[in-house]
Amino acid sequence: MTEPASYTETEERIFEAALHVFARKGKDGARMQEIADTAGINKAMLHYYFRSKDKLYEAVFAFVFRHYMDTFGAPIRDTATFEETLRTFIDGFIDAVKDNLDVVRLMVNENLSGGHVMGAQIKEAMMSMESMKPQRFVEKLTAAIASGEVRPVDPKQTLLSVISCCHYFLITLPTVCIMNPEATQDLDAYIEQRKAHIFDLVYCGLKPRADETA
Amino acid sequence: MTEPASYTETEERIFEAALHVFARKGKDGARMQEIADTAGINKAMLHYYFRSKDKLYEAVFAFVFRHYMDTFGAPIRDTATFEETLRTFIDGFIDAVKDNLDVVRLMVNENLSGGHVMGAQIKEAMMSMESMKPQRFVEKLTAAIASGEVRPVDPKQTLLSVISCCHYFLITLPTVCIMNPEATQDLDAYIEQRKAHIFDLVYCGLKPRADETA
DNA sequence: GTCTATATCTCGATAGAC
DNA sequence: GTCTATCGAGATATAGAC
Repeated sequence: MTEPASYTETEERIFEAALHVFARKGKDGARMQEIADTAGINKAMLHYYFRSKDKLYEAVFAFVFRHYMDTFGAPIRDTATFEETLRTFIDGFIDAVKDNLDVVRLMVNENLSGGHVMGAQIKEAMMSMESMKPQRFVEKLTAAIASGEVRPVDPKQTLLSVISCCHYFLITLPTVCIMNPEATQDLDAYIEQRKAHIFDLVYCGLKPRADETA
Repeated sequence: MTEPASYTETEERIFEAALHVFARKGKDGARMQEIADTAGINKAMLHYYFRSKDKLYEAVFAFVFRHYMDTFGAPIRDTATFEETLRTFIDGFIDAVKDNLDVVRLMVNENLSGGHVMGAQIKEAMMSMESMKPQRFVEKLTAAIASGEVRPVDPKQTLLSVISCCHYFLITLPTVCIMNPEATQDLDAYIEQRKAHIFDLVYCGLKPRADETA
Protein backbone atom coordinates (compact mmCIF):
# COMPACT_ATOMS: atom_id res chain seq x y z
CA MET A 1 0.00 0.00 0.00
CA THR A 2 1.95 3.04 -1.24
CA GLU A 3 0.53 6.37 -0.15
CA PRO A 4 1.16 9.76 -1.76
CA ALA A 5 2.86 12.24 0.51
CA SER A 6 0.16 14.84 -0.15
CA TYR A 7 -3.24 15.11 -1.78
CA THR A 8 -4.91 17.76 -3.93
CA GLU A 9 -7.57 20.06 -2.57
CA THR A 10 -10.29 18.07 -4.33
CA GLU A 11 -9.02 14.79 -2.94
CA GLU A 12 -9.02 16.17 0.58
CA ARG A 13 -12.59 17.40 0.13
CA ILE A 14 -13.49 13.87 -0.94
CA PHE A 15 -11.78 12.48 2.16
CA GLU A 16 -13.80 14.83 4.33
CA ALA A 17 -17.06 13.74 2.75
CA ALA A 18 -16.15 10.06 2.72
CA LEU A 19 -15.15 10.23 6.37
CA HIS A 20 -18.51 11.75 7.23
CA VAL A 21 -20.49 9.00 5.47
CA PHE A 22 -18.27 6.00 6.30
CA ALA A 23 -18.21 7.05 9.97
CA ARG A 24 -22.00 6.92 10.26
CA LYS A 25 -22.93 4.08 7.92
CA GLY A 26 -19.86 1.86 7.91
CA LYS A 27 -18.08 0.65 4.80
CA ASP A 28 -20.91 -1.54 3.51
CA GLY A 29 -23.71 0.83 4.45
CA ALA A 30 -22.12 3.91 2.85
CA ARG A 31 -23.28 4.99 -0.62
CA MET A 32 -20.92 6.40 -3.22
CA GLN A 33 -23.70 8.73 -4.36
CA GLU A 34 -24.04 10.20 -0.86
CA ILE A 35 -20.30 10.71 -0.61
CA ALA A 36 -20.26 12.46 -3.98
CA ASP A 37 -23.20 14.69 -2.99
CA THR A 38 -21.57 15.59 0.32
CA ALA A 39 -18.31 16.44 -1.44
CA GLY A 40 -20.22 18.48 -4.03
CA ILE A 41 -18.80 16.56 -6.96
CA ASN A 42 -20.00 14.08 -9.54
CA LYS A 43 -20.21 10.41 -8.62
CA ALA A 44 -18.02 9.47 -11.59
CA MET A 45 -15.24 11.62 -10.17
CA LEU A 46 -15.00 9.39 -7.12
CA HIS A 47 -14.07 6.51 -9.39
CA TYR A 48 -11.77 8.72 -11.41
CA TYR A 49 -9.78 9.58 -8.29
CA PHE A 50 -10.05 6.33 -6.32
CA ARG A 51 -11.03 3.54 -8.76
CA SER A 52 -13.34 1.67 -6.37
CA LYS A 53 -15.23 1.95 -3.10
CA ASP A 54 -12.76 -0.41 -1.40
CA LYS A 55 -9.80 1.68 -2.48
CA LEU A 56 -11.50 4.88 -1.37
CA TYR A 57 -12.21 3.36 2.03
CA GLU A 58 -8.63 2.25 2.49
CA ALA A 59 -7.28 5.60 1.32
CA VAL A 60 -9.52 7.64 3.59
CA PHE A 61 -8.72 5.36 6.51
CA ALA A 62 -4.98 5.62 5.98
CA PHE A 63 -5.16 9.41 5.56
CA VAL A 64 -7.34 9.93 8.57
CA PHE A 65 -5.37 7.52 10.72
CA ARG A 66 -2.09 9.32 10.08
CA HIS A 67 -3.63 12.77 10.52
CA TYR A 68 -5.38 11.64 13.70
CA MET A 69 -2.27 10.15 15.24
CA ASP A 70 -0.17 13.20 14.42
CA THR A 71 -2.43 15.84 15.86
CA PHE A 72 -4.13 14.06 18.72
CA GLY A 73 -4.01 15.49 22.16
CA ALA A 74 -1.85 18.18 23.64
CA PRO A 75 1.85 17.51 23.72
CA ILE A 76 2.98 15.71 26.85
CA ARG A 77 5.68 17.92 28.32
CA ASP A 78 8.62 16.38 30.11
CA THR A 79 8.60 18.95 32.89
CA ALA A 80 5.13 18.20 34.15
CA THR A 81 4.27 16.20 37.27
CA PHE A 82 2.00 13.24 36.61
CA GLU A 83 -0.94 15.17 37.99
CA GLU A 84 -0.34 17.81 35.32
CA THR A 85 0.32 15.16 32.70
CA LEU A 86 -2.99 13.44 33.45
CA ARG A 87 -5.00 16.65 33.44
CA THR A 88 -3.41 17.84 30.19
CA PHE A 89 -3.88 14.45 28.57
CA ILE A 90 -7.59 14.21 29.42
CA ASP A 91 -8.20 17.82 28.45
CA GLY A 92 -6.36 17.64 25.13
CA PHE A 93 -7.65 14.19 24.31
CA ILE A 94 -11.32 15.06 24.76
CA ASP A 95 -10.90 18.31 22.83
CA ALA A 96 -9.29 16.40 19.97
CA VAL A 97 -12.02 13.75 19.98
CA LYS A 98 -14.74 16.40 20.07
CA ASP A 99 -13.21 18.13 17.05
CA ASN A 100 -12.67 14.82 15.21
CA LEU A 101 -15.75 12.87 16.22
CA ASP A 102 -16.11 11.28 12.78
CA VAL A 103 -12.60 9.85 13.05
CA VAL A 104 -13.52 8.04 16.24
CA ARG A 105 -16.82 6.91 14.75
CA LEU A 106 -14.96 5.50 11.75
CA MET A 107 -12.58 3.56 13.96
CA VAL A 108 -15.38 2.20 16.13
CA ASN A 109 -17.22 1.11 13.00
CA GLU A 110 -14.05 -0.62 11.87
CA ASN A 111 -13.83 -2.52 15.13
CA LEU A 112 -17.49 -3.52 14.95
CA SER A 113 -17.00 -5.06 11.52
CA GLY A 114 -13.78 -6.90 12.38
CA GLY A 115 -11.10 -4.23 12.26
CA HIS A 116 -9.04 -5.75 9.46
CA VAL A 117 -8.31 -2.50 7.61
CA MET A 118 -7.41 -0.80 10.87
CA GLY A 119 -5.25 -3.70 11.98
CA ALA A 120 -3.03 -3.31 8.95
CA GLN A 121 -2.79 0.44 9.57
CA ILE A 122 -1.83 0.03 13.20
CA LYS A 123 0.95 -2.41 12.42
CA GLU A 124 2.31 -0.03 9.76
CA ALA A 125 2.03 2.97 12.07
CA MET A 126 3.80 1.24 14.97
CA MET A 127 7.02 1.25 12.98
CA SER A 128 7.22 5.00 12.41
CA MET A 129 5.73 6.36 15.61
CA GLU A 130 7.87 5.89 18.67
CA SER A 131 6.53 9.08 20.17
CA MET A 132 2.87 8.12 19.93
CA LYS A 133 0.91 9.96 22.58
CA PRO A 134 -0.63 6.92 24.32
CA GLN A 135 2.79 5.28 24.51
CA ARG A 136 4.23 8.42 26.11
CA PHE A 137 1.39 8.43 28.61
CA VAL A 138 2.26 4.88 29.66
CA GLU A 139 5.91 5.88 30.08
CA LYS A 140 5.05 8.87 32.25
CA LEU A 141 2.70 6.76 34.38
CA THR A 142 5.35 4.06 34.82
CA ALA A 143 7.82 6.70 35.92
CA ALA A 144 5.30 8.19 38.34
CA ILE A 145 4.78 4.77 39.93
CA ALA A 146 8.53 4.33 40.29
CA SER A 147 8.87 7.75 41.94
CA GLY A 148 6.00 7.05 44.34
CA GLU A 149 3.77 9.85 43.05
CA VAL A 150 1.26 7.18 42.00
CA ARG A 151 0.43 3.88 43.70
CA PRO A 152 1.29 0.66 41.80
CA VAL A 153 -1.28 0.04 39.06
CA ASP A 154 -1.19 -1.59 35.62
CA PRO A 155 -0.25 1.32 33.30
CA LYS A 156 -1.80 -0.15 30.14
CA GLN A 157 -5.05 -0.98 31.92
CA THR A 158 -5.13 2.53 33.32
CA LEU A 159 -4.55 4.09 29.91
CA LEU A 160 -7.38 1.97 28.50
CA SER A 161 -9.70 3.15 31.27
CA VAL A 162 -8.88 6.81 30.66
CA ILE A 163 -9.41 6.43 26.92
CA SER A 164 -12.67 4.59 27.60
CA CYS A 165 -13.96 7.44 29.74
CA CYS A 166 -12.93 10.05 27.17
CA HIS A 167 -14.30 8.22 24.09
CA TYR A 168 -17.38 6.35 25.20
CA PHE A 169 -19.71 9.23 26.09
CA LEU A 170 -19.01 10.92 22.75
CA ILE A 171 -19.52 7.70 20.80
CA THR A 172 -22.88 7.15 22.47
CA LEU A 173 -23.80 10.85 22.49
CA PRO A 174 -27.42 10.36 21.33
CA THR A 175 -28.10 8.07 24.28
CA VAL A 176 -26.15 10.24 26.72
CA CYS A 177 -28.21 13.26 25.65
CA ILE A 178 -31.45 11.38 26.34
CA MET A 179 -30.27 10.34 29.79
CA ASN A 180 -28.82 13.81 30.55
CA PRO A 181 -31.06 16.55 29.12
CA GLU A 182 -28.62 19.25 30.24
CA ALA A 183 -26.07 17.85 27.78
CA THR A 184 -28.46 18.60 24.92
CA GLN A 185 -28.90 22.21 26.00
CA ASP A 186 -25.23 23.03 26.52
CA LEU A 187 -22.92 20.32 25.21
CA ASP A 188 -19.70 22.25 25.78
CA ALA A 189 -20.56 22.80 29.43
CA TYR A 190 -21.34 19.10 29.83
CA ILE A 191 -18.02 18.20 28.23
CA GLU A 192 -16.10 20.45 30.63
CA GLN A 193 -17.99 18.91 33.52
CA ARG A 194 -17.11 15.45 32.25
CA LYS A 195 -13.41 16.34 31.87
CA ALA A 196 -13.33 17.47 35.50
CA HIS A 197 -15.08 14.31 36.69
CA ILE A 198 -12.74 11.96 34.82
CA PHE A 199 -9.65 13.70 36.16
CA ASP A 200 -11.05 13.69 39.68
CA LEU A 201 -12.04 10.02 39.64
CA VAL A 202 -8.85 8.75 38.02
CA TYR A 203 -6.41 10.92 39.93
CA CYS A 204 -7.99 9.97 43.24
CA GLY A 205 -7.85 6.37 42.10
CA LEU A 206 -4.11 6.69 41.47
CA LYS A 207 -2.87 8.77 44.42
CA PRO A 208 -1.16 6.73 47.14
CA ARG A 209 -3.18 6.39 50.34
CA ALA A 210 -1.89 7.03 53.83
CA ASP A 211 -3.60 3.89 55.11
CA GLU A 212 -2.00 1.55 52.57
CA THR A 213 1.49 0.28 51.86
CA ALA A 214 2.83 1.13 48.44
CA MET B 1 -45.61 0.34 17.77
CA THR B 2 -47.53 -2.60 19.24
CA GLU B 3 -45.31 -5.57 20.16
CA PRO B 4 -46.44 -9.17 20.63
CA ALA B 5 -45.85 -10.47 24.14
CA SER B 6 -44.04 -13.50 22.79
CA TYR B 7 -42.57 -14.79 19.54
CA THR B 8 -42.46 -18.20 17.90
CA GLU B 9 -39.33 -20.30 17.84
CA THR B 10 -38.70 -19.42 14.21
CA GLU B 11 -39.12 -15.72 14.87
CA GLU B 12 -36.62 -15.84 17.71
CA ARG B 13 -34.13 -17.67 15.50
CA ILE B 14 -34.57 -14.88 12.97
CA PHE B 15 -33.94 -12.29 15.70
CA GLU B 16 -30.74 -14.07 16.64
CA ALA B 17 -29.49 -14.07 13.06
CA ALA B 18 -30.62 -10.50 12.39
CA LEU B 19 -28.92 -9.31 15.57
CA HIS B 20 -25.67 -10.93 14.44
CA VAL B 21 -25.70 -9.24 11.04
CA PHE B 22 -27.14 -5.84 12.03
CA ALA B 23 -24.64 -5.61 14.89
CA ARG B 24 -21.66 -5.95 12.55
CA LYS B 25 -22.85 -4.20 9.39
CA GLY B 26 -25.39 -1.70 10.67
CA LYS B 27 -28.90 -1.33 9.32
CA ASP B 28 -27.93 -0.12 5.84
CA GLY B 29 -24.97 -2.45 5.42
CA ALA B 30 -26.83 -5.60 6.43
CA ARG B 31 -28.13 -7.93 3.70
CA MET B 32 -31.44 -9.78 3.98
CA GLN B 33 -29.85 -12.76 2.22
CA GLU B 34 -27.13 -13.01 4.84
CA ILE B 35 -29.67 -12.83 7.65
CA ALA B 36 -31.73 -15.58 6.00
CA ASP B 37 -28.66 -17.77 5.52
CA THR B 38 -27.56 -17.27 9.12
CA ALA B 39 -31.04 -18.15 10.37
CA GLY B 40 -31.12 -21.17 8.06
CA ILE B 41 -34.34 -20.16 6.36
CA ASN B 42 -35.43 -18.90 2.98
CA LYS B 43 -35.06 -15.24 2.18
CA ALA B 44 -38.76 -14.97 1.31
CA MET B 45 -39.65 -16.07 4.84
CA LEU B 46 -38.07 -12.96 6.27
CA HIS B 47 -40.57 -10.86 4.37
CA TYR B 48 -43.37 -13.26 5.28
CA TYR B 49 -42.69 -12.71 8.98
CA PHE B 50 -41.55 -9.08 8.99
CA ARG B 51 -42.76 -7.43 5.76
CA SER B 52 -39.65 -5.26 5.23
CA LYS B 53 -36.05 -4.71 6.30
CA ASP B 54 -37.05 -1.60 8.25
CA LYS B 55 -39.74 -3.47 10.17
CA LEU B 56 -37.36 -6.33 10.91
CA TYR B 57 -34.77 -3.91 12.22
CA GLU B 58 -37.27 -2.20 14.51
CA ALA B 59 -38.63 -5.53 15.73
CA VAL B 60 -35.22 -7.00 16.48
CA PHE B 61 -34.17 -3.82 18.22
CA ALA B 62 -37.27 -3.71 20.41
CA PHE B 63 -36.95 -7.41 21.27
CA VAL B 64 -33.27 -7.22 22.05
CA PHE B 65 -33.61 -4.00 24.02
CA ARG B 66 -36.25 -5.46 26.35
CA HIS B 67 -34.39 -8.74 26.75
CA TYR B 68 -31.13 -6.88 27.39
CA MET B 69 -32.62 -4.59 30.01
CA ASP B 70 -34.35 -7.45 31.83
CA THR B 71 -31.39 -9.77 32.14
CA PHE B 72 -28.45 -7.41 32.40
CA GLY B 73 -26.09 -7.65 35.28
CA ALA B 74 -26.34 -9.43 38.60
CA PRO B 75 -29.13 -8.28 40.90
CA ILE B 76 -28.10 -5.42 43.18
CA ARG B 77 -28.86 -6.65 46.68
CA ASP B 78 -30.07 -4.24 49.34
CA THR B 79 -27.86 -5.77 52.02
CA ALA B 80 -24.54 -5.08 50.32
CA THR B 81 -22.12 -2.32 51.24
CA PHE B 82 -21.26 -0.04 48.34
CA GLU B 83 -17.92 -1.79 47.97
CA GLU B 84 -19.80 -5.06 47.41
CA THR B 85 -22.34 -3.35 45.19
CA LEU B 86 -19.63 -1.91 42.98
CA ARG B 87 -17.74 -5.18 42.68
CA THR B 88 -20.91 -7.15 41.94
CA PHE B 89 -22.07 -4.56 39.40
CA ILE B 90 -18.79 -4.53 37.47
CA ASP B 91 -18.52 -8.32 37.56
CA GLY B 92 -22.10 -9.00 36.47
CA PHE B 93 -22.12 -6.19 33.94
CA ILE B 94 -18.99 -7.33 32.12
CA ASP B 95 -20.16 -10.96 32.14
CA ALA B 96 -23.48 -9.89 30.65
CA VAL B 97 -21.80 -7.77 28.00
CA LYS B 98 -19.39 -10.58 27.13
CA ASP B 99 -22.30 -12.97 26.65
CA ASN B 100 -24.31 -10.41 24.67
CA LEU B 101 -21.63 -8.65 22.69
CA ASP B 102 -23.83 -8.34 19.61
CA VAL B 103 -26.42 -6.45 21.64
CA VAL B 104 -23.86 -3.83 22.59
CA ARG B 105 -22.54 -3.70 19.03
CA LEU B 106 -26.07 -3.11 17.75
CA MET B 107 -26.61 -0.27 20.17
CA VAL B 108 -23.29 1.35 19.37
CA ASN B 109 -24.11 1.11 15.68
CA GLU B 110 -27.43 2.78 16.43
CA ASN B 111 -25.69 5.63 18.18
CA LEU B 112 -23.21 6.05 15.35
CA SER B 113 -26.01 6.43 12.81
CA GLY B 114 -28.06 8.85 14.88
CA GLY B 115 -29.82 6.68 17.44
CA HIS B 116 -33.37 7.48 16.36
CA VAL B 117 -34.72 3.93 16.65
CA MET B 118 -33.05 3.51 20.02
CA GLY B 119 -34.28 6.88 21.24
CA ALA B 120 -37.88 5.83 20.77
CA GLN B 121 -37.20 2.55 22.58
CA ILE B 122 -35.57 4.23 25.56
CA LYS B 123 -38.45 6.64 26.07
CA GLU B 124 -40.90 3.75 25.95
CA ALA B 125 -38.79 1.64 28.30
CA MET B 126 -38.38 4.42 30.88
CA MET B 127 -42.08 4.20 31.68
CA SER B 128 -42.14 0.54 32.65
CA MET B 129 -38.75 0.10 34.29
CA GLU B 130 -38.39 1.80 37.64
CA SER B 131 -36.03 -0.92 38.81
CA MET B 132 -33.57 -0.53 35.93
CA LYS B 133 -30.13 -1.69 37.03
CA PRO B 134 -28.22 1.52 36.22
CA GLN B 135 -30.84 3.56 38.07
CA ARG B 136 -30.46 1.31 41.12
CA PHE B 137 -26.69 1.77 40.95
CA VAL B 138 -27.09 5.54 41.09
CA GLU B 139 -29.41 5.21 44.10
CA LYS B 140 -26.94 3.00 45.98
CA LEU B 141 -24.09 5.38 45.20
CA THR B 142 -26.10 8.38 46.35
CA ALA B 143 -26.86 6.59 49.61
CA ALA B 144 -23.19 5.66 50.05
CA ILE B 145 -22.22 9.32 49.66
CA ALA B 146 -24.80 10.33 52.26
CA SER B 147 -23.52 7.72 54.72
CA GLY B 148 -19.91 8.79 54.21
CA GLU B 149 -18.77 5.46 52.75
CA VAL B 150 -17.92 7.30 49.53
CA ARG B 151 -16.62 10.83 49.05
CA PRO B 152 -18.91 13.31 47.29
CA VAL B 153 -18.91 12.70 43.54
CA ASP B 154 -21.45 13.11 40.75
CA PRO B 155 -23.31 9.76 40.73
CA LYS B 156 -24.43 9.88 37.09
CA GLN B 157 -20.96 10.83 35.88
CA THR B 158 -19.52 7.98 37.92
CA LEU B 159 -22.01 5.48 36.50
CA LEU B 160 -21.11 6.66 32.99
CA SER B 161 -17.42 6.16 33.74
CA VAL B 162 -17.97 2.63 35.04
CA ILE B 163 -20.10 1.69 32.03
CA SER B 164 -17.46 3.24 29.75
CA CYS B 165 -14.71 1.09 31.27
CA CYS B 166 -16.85 -2.07 31.04
CA HIS B 167 -18.10 -1.54 27.48
CA TYR B 168 -15.31 0.18 25.60
CA PHE B 169 -12.64 -2.51 25.59
CA LEU B 170 -15.15 -5.10 24.35
CA ILE B 171 -16.46 -2.79 21.64
CA THR B 172 -12.92 -2.16 20.39
CA LEU B 173 -11.77 -5.73 20.99
CA PRO B 174 -9.87 -6.12 17.67
CA THR B 175 -7.74 -3.08 18.48
CA VAL B 176 -7.31 -4.07 22.12
CA CYS B 177 -6.09 -7.51 21.02
CA ILE B 178 -3.48 -5.94 18.75
CA MET B 179 -2.22 -3.69 21.54
CA ASN B 180 -2.35 -6.52 24.12
CA PRO B 181 -1.27 -9.83 22.57
CA GLU B 182 -2.01 -11.69 25.82
CA ALA B 183 -5.71 -10.86 25.37
CA THR B 184 -5.73 -12.80 22.10
CA GLN B 185 -4.23 -15.89 23.71
CA ASP B 186 -6.51 -16.02 26.75
CA LEU B 187 -9.41 -13.62 26.50
CA ASP B 188 -11.19 -14.81 29.63
CA ALA B 189 -8.08 -14.24 31.72
CA TYR B 190 -7.71 -10.75 30.28
CA ILE B 191 -11.35 -10.00 31.07
CA GLU B 192 -10.91 -11.08 34.71
CA GLN B 193 -7.78 -8.94 34.91
CA ARG B 194 -9.72 -6.01 33.51
CA LYS B 195 -12.60 -6.49 35.98
CA ALA B 196 -10.11 -6.35 38.86
CA HIS B 197 -8.43 -3.23 37.48
CA ILE B 198 -11.70 -1.33 36.99
CA PHE B 199 -12.88 -2.12 40.51
CA ASP B 200 -9.52 -1.15 41.95
CA LEU B 201 -9.28 2.15 40.08
CA VAL B 202 -12.88 3.22 40.68
CA TYR B 203 -13.14 2.12 44.29
CA CYS B 204 -9.90 3.87 45.18
CA GLY B 205 -11.23 6.89 43.32
CA LEU B 206 -14.37 6.89 45.48
CA LYS B 207 -13.08 6.07 48.96
CA PRO B 208 -12.80 9.08 51.26
CA ARG B 209 -9.24 10.16 51.99
CA ALA B 210 -7.80 10.86 55.39
CA ASP B 211 -6.11 14.03 54.10
CA GLU B 212 -9.27 15.58 52.71
CA THR B 213 -12.49 16.97 54.15
CA ALA B 214 -15.65 15.27 52.93
C1' DG C 1 -45.75 -21.98 6.00
C1' DT C 2 -42.29 -22.79 2.62
C1' DC C 3 -40.27 -22.66 -1.67
C1' DT C 4 -38.98 -20.87 -6.79
C1' DA C 5 -39.16 -17.46 -9.90
C1' DT C 6 -39.25 -12.93 -10.96
C1' DA C 7 -40.35 -8.02 -10.85
C1' DT C 8 -38.36 -3.62 -9.54
C1' DC C 9 -35.03 -0.83 -7.97
C1' DT C 10 -30.50 0.76 -6.46
C1' DC C 11 -25.70 0.56 -6.40
C1' DG C 12 -20.94 0.41 -8.09
C1' DA C 13 -18.47 1.03 -12.04
C1' DT C 14 -17.45 2.35 -16.92
C1' DA C 15 -17.79 4.37 -21.60
C1' DG C 16 -17.47 8.21 -24.15
C1' DA C 17 -18.56 13.17 -25.31
C1' DC C 18 -16.72 17.56 -24.08
C1' DG D 1 -10.74 16.76 -15.37
C1' DT D 2 -15.69 16.82 -15.60
C1' DC D 3 -20.02 15.53 -17.08
C1' DT D 4 -24.23 12.34 -18.90
C1' DA D 5 -25.78 8.05 -19.91
C1' DT D 6 -25.83 3.44 -19.11
C1' DC D 7 -24.42 -1.39 -18.12
C1' DG D 8 -24.60 -5.29 -15.13
C1' DA D 9 -24.60 -7.10 -10.55
C1' DG D 10 -27.01 -7.53 -6.60
C1' DA D 11 -30.42 -5.77 -3.46
C1' DT D 12 -35.42 -5.65 -1.57
C1' DA D 13 -39.75 -7.24 -2.16
C1' DT D 14 -43.64 -9.89 -4.22
C1' DA D 15 -46.35 -13.37 -6.88
C1' DG D 16 -47.88 -17.73 -7.03
C1' DA D 17 -47.27 -22.88 -6.92
C1' DC D 18 -47.18 -26.41 -3.43
